[in-house]
Amino acid sequence: MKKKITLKTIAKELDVSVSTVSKALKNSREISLDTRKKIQAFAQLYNYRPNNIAISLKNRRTKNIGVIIPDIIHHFFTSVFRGIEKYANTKGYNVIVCISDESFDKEVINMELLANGSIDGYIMSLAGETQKKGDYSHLISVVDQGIPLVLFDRVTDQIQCDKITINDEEAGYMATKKLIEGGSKNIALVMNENYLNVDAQRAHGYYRALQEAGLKVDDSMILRLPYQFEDEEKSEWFFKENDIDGLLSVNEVFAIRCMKRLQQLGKRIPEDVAIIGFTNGILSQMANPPLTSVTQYGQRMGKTAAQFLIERVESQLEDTQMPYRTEVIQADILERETTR
Amino acid sequence: MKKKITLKTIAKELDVSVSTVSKALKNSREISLDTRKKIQAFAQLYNYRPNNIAISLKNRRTKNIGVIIPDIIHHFFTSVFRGIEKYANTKGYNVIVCISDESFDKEVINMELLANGSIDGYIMSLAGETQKKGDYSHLISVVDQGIPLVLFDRVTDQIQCDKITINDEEAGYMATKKLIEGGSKNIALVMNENYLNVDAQRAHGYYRALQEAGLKVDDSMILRLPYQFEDEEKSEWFFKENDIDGLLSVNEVFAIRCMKRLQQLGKRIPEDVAIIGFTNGILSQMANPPLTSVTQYGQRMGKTAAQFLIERVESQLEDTQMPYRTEVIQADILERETTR
DNA sequence: TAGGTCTACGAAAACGGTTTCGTGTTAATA
DNA sequence: TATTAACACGAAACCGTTTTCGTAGACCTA
Repeated sequence: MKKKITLKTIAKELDVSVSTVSKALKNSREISLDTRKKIQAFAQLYNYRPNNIAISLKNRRTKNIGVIIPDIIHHFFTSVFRGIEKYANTKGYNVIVCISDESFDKEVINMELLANGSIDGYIMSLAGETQKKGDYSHLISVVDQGIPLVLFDRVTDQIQCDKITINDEEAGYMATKKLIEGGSKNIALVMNENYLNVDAQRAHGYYRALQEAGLKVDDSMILRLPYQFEDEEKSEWFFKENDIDGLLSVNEVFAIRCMKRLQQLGKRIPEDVAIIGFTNGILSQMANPPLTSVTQYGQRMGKTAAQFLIERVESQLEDTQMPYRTEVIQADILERETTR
Repeated sequence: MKKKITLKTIAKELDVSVSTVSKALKNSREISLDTRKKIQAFAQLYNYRPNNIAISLKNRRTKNIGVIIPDIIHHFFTSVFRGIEKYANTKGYNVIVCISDESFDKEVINMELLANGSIDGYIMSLAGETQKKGDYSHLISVVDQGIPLVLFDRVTDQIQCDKITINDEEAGYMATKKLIEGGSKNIALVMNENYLNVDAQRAHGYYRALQEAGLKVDDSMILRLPYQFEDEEKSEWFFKENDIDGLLSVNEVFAIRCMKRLQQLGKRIPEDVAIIGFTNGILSQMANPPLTSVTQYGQRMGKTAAQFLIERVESQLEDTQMPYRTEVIQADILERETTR
């Protein structure tokens, strides 16, 4: 087992000072070419790698990004994550991931875990519980300390920071309109039973489209489900009770689950019931029939988030002031086989 | 914007030395109760948090785990990751994730990125290219440096380290046997076109079951696909050419894609073709019909991997020698509706 | 009263780098 | 020949902790 080699080792071995070694390895002209060559050769030979932690301590930056997301089962979050990771890596940053599990407490704990200098900034999407509770003190505290924060998807205007969202209201509107244009009149909306700002936005769009088409807006047409969809009875009851011919879901998991249930009840998709779900993930692609869906461009979202964060981190070094930005990524509807 | 508060700040403010502050905050009996109380109160008031980086430097350990996985679209990897993350967090460790994208070069770069002291150890599943190439020098180098490494799923016996696998050969055997018992005689095997040790193992099991049942083993019954399944023609041709009544796939994505293709060709599942896939993920659950699959217990795998790694990391501190362990997690077959 | 033992704290080294500043030697200039 | 500039390097401070060791003063004991 090889011991780790440090500047000190090299210095001792080559009988020069640590500062000389450091400068030589940075190819500083302050050191004679001879000495530089010698030191560089030695370092190469012994495969010297500067200790990142020491550099982090010195520079007071880690080149680590903290990502906190509610879950990793929804394709949307994994694709955003992928976008972040890809971009960050090209910039020499690493990504530390924590999963809040939709829980307020875990979100707080995870932020704490990362707060002590382990990361240069956060990229987050709020936990459901946090949005429900409306308690953002942990975020405020972070922003107060001057730690950069980028919020995506599940954002809040209680916090001043960079944000990336999609045009949820409009997407909800467009999707609903598409269902209406396909001839649907009784359109159900499936959303999370716990409050999420994105769901609320999408619901707005849904309402607007219905009203515009002169269709009745009825709260009984809304099915609210728990994150994991464990509540089988609720949906069973809902679909028996309501005679729907269209369905809009705020995510693809709900959409597919509902589609299966409808199929079990003998409904044909899309002839009897047309369906659109948010998130164009593998589930939507692989579904039978393939699901028409609102593509959220998760990877692009992640990339933009990472870009915003890194720009802000690096702007801090130069002490330049940057205004907070909000980018809205336009969602599209990708038509497949569950709409008419 | 609040400035970060350090031991030095507190020391200056309270007119004591840094060492006194440090000890007082650890509630050392070396410091008088009065002083302790005073310092603790002050720290509390200003919300002092020790700088993790400094502690890492001092302790020469970061409490970070590096995870390198080939992709994040297969449910198997995300579930292993989730297992790692969950367990690691309970032990106060953070997880840094890199994705190798099945590429040798990216795997090497990612390892380098993490090697410089950012992490205490690695948990990895090898990239396809790495297994194909058979070049493990980057891993050997890491092990040589004494950095703990745990390999899961895609392992190799070229490297001496802790390993977690499933009983791939046996699982392949059992799955094939189940298909045979269901009456299938012409059973296709779908695997990655690039060499993967897990695929090879599963194929062994498949052969063994066929031979045992006296069925002919024919290489033309094997469909080899690229990771992303972009090669639509190949599978189309395969299913037109071969009249199969059973199919075993090394992952759920291939399984579902093949099922869709077979359905398009008018085959009924499972009446005409019975299907079993590896990985019991959401895709399998949501498929239509739901896929019978080999459950790999990804979360448990991740948890065990994290446990092995953390145990080894912490054993290093006490200089105790630990033998390398290999844990084989028994895979089960979960019967759903694609088998008879 | 000299010597010993606590108590309560501080100085300093250490972790592994970077960077500023100072200095001895040599060479160039007045 | 005296002055100065350039060169090549080293000492030391610093990032924020932890930890070992040293010690001043109070108190106790023979």
